[in-house]
Amino acid sequence: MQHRDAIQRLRAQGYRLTRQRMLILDVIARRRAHISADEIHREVVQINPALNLATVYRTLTWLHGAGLIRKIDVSRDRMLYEYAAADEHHHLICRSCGVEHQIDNHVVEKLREHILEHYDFAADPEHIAIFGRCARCRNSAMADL
Amino acid sequence: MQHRDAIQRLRAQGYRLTRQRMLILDVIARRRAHISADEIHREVVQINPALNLATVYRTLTWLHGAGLIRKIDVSRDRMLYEYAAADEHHHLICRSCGVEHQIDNHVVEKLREHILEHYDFAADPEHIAIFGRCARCRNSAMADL
DNA sequence: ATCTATGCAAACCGTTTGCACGCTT
DNA sequence: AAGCGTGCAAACGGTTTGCATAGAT
Repeated sequence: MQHRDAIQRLRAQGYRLTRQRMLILDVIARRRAHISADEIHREVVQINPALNLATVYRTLTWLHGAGLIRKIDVSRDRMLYEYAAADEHHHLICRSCGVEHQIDNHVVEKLREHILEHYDFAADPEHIAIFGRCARCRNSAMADL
Repeated sequence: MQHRDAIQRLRAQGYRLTRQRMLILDVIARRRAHISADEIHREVVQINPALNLATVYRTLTWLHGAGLIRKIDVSRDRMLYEYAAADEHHHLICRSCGVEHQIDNHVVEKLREHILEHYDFAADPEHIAIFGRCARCRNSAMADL
């Protein structure tokens, strides 16, 4: 539970260590992939039924500010979050079957280098999601479109 | 006004040619860069004050389905649209000064090739927006963060 | 005791939808 | 005349916020 240490560190900075915050970070850290605020809430409520969705959002803002989690805008309809301890990576999401693959940073790093070199623009190294079609779906005759 | 021809073609397919639709497409086509639904509405209302925002949205859906405009999700808080006649390109958006540069497709094409080669995943060639910091802001001592 | 964090409910903002009417075909 | 498209207003879904209270320090 190394993330609890991180929270302890934050406490030293004047922030308060609450059950809600611990619980929420636990849920995020336990997850391997990313998770939405609503999913976090649904999980967390099983342990603390009173825990409010607004608290989830406020805690997410706080954790993100503290660098403990990453914010990912995979889709425009909901924000996703993931524990920051994992290696930096990006996502390939198949729009046919929804499967997600992780791609390591250096692939995207090449794009960033290219952009810096040719456009003198320093792209954020942020977590990005790329939509497309996985090999299985492309090979499958079933998959329409 | 070549886009009017396109609408005429659609009319042949049973769709109706209305003042609202012409007006909305005109506004989008006149714009060089992308434009939001709300901005379209604000412009269009100056000519037809009764034109409703809901109509703008419905027309945007229709135009996009017909391939006359592109939909761009630059940011999660609002969708952007742009006339489809322009060359396919992507955007670099400076998060300090907000300036936008266009980058041509082949830069992103490299990333797509890389992903296909290494991950056997066919990324959508969709319009993407990359956030970061432009040269001017990086060089400026003023710009914080 | 102090003051931050929480629960609750309402507000927000972009977008969508149901319905009756108007306008294109 | 037939029926798609529009205006209006209300609904929607994710996220944010104001306020009084609970709880960590």
